[in-house]
Amino acid sequence: MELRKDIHTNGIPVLCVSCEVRHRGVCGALDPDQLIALAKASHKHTIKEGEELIGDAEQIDVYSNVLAGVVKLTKTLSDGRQQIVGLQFAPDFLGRPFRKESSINAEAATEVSLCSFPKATMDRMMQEQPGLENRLLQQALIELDDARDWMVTLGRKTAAEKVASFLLLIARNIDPEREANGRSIAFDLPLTRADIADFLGLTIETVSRQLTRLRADNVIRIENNRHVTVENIDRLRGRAGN
Amino acid sequence: MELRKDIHTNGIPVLCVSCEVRHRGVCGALDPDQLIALAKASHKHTIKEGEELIGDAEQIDVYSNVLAGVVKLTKTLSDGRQQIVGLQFAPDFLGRPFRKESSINAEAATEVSLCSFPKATMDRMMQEQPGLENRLLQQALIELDDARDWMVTLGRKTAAEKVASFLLLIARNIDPEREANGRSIAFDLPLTRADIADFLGLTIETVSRQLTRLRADNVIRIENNRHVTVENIDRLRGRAGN
DNA sequence: CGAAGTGTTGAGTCCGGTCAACTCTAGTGG
DNA sequence: CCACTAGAGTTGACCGGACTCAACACTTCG
Repeated sequence: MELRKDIHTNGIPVLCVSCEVRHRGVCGALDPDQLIALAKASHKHTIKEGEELIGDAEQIDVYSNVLAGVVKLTKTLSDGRQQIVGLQFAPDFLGRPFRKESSINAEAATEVSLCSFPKATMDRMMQEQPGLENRLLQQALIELDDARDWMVTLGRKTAAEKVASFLLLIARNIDPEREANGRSIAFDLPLTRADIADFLGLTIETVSRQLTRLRADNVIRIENNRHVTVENIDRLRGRAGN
Repeated sequence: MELRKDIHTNGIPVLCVSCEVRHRGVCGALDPDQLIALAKASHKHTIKEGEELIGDAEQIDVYSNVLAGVVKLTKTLSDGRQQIVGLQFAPDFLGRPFRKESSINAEAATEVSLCSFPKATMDRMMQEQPGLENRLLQQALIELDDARDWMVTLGRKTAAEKVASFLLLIARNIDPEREANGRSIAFDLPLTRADIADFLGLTIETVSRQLTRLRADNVIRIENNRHVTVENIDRLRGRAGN
């Protein structure tokens, strides 16, 4: 009786039962037994803004799920020039299967909440549960699509279009359900001006000027430097190029 | 006796037995039976330079392996600005699992030789052979790494560094085994100046000027516009940023 | 031969970078 | 409490690298 209850109503680990990303994240591909095994080796923790998660050329021994906050993935040239090559939001998976060490740097852009587990455990489960590999493939392909979209922004858009594209990207990820309607959207920028510049391949001065221009043209409002209200999404879309 | 021979010496389809990419490509994950089934539905064919393989927003009903030549993946903004977001060489896999339609355009940059097979057949095999999904995941992750590397080039490098990076990329892919030593390397550029510009986020004039400069500085030689000899790889590396 | 396509070169312009001054806020410590 | 500092962001003046526009060279093809 206890056994049955454990299995079919919920044999779901305490750690996971209240987890908001459980169904959408990679864990969604696991059956209850596997979830229990993984949860046993997992731990949730919080990282402060600016702290490094994975260093370039560092050994990777844990994978993580992003539960809340924003992680920035960066690459740096030898002379210090930096480029953000991706942003991870909940419920994204963080880690690089099939590789001992990372070629990128992962850093908390905001305060970040993570659920981490040993690489070895996950790698073992990948072999016995093809659904897991399937999820990872899906996420990798989405990240690839995103990266390629952003390559167009980096290579072919003007500074004004880049900043507009960035605001749209954030609006989309902060508030995924709301879409399309002309209503205004408000959010806090998860990145500093320096980060935005590194994401867009610009300088902080140029980012600042473009934001000022959008504000002057009544496309957005800005309070306290970080809080942005998009007055008219369609006007913003019109300035994003595409 | 015949059965045994079919299975373990070579039950390998005629189409595949001489295939140069069989082991390195996704087909390498298939067992003989599956290879036979896939080969039955496959056909090799050749595409002329400039021909389109997959259109943006078009239905994808075939996957392909690149056997020879170079395929360029492009994205275009509504006003015509274009960006090449990836180059595929042999034995890369061409196609986008889990999606009905493509968000990018694939076009033959040179004459391209392909081995194509129906999406449905491949998708079915993916479910019964996890190794196949594993291969696709590996390729997707490599493409993701490449895309992110290129984002740094697009966002943070100067025109001179971009052109040097491009030449190094081509040299690496044309002649994958040769590496590192200071010897000279010669190859034909698989792209026109216009393509190079679209890959680097520059104009054709800027690309031309930077190539002229590299030639004037004796880093490379150019014959017939397309044939490039890198006199000194290390000098070229020194100009690529990184 | 002319035409079309590809690539090079020059002259001038402009967008975004550089450098510098300034504002604003938050935090620290006497 | 205020003075001081440090960090983030804005704004202005100037500059330069890449773009634009244009002319020209070379090859291929009809």
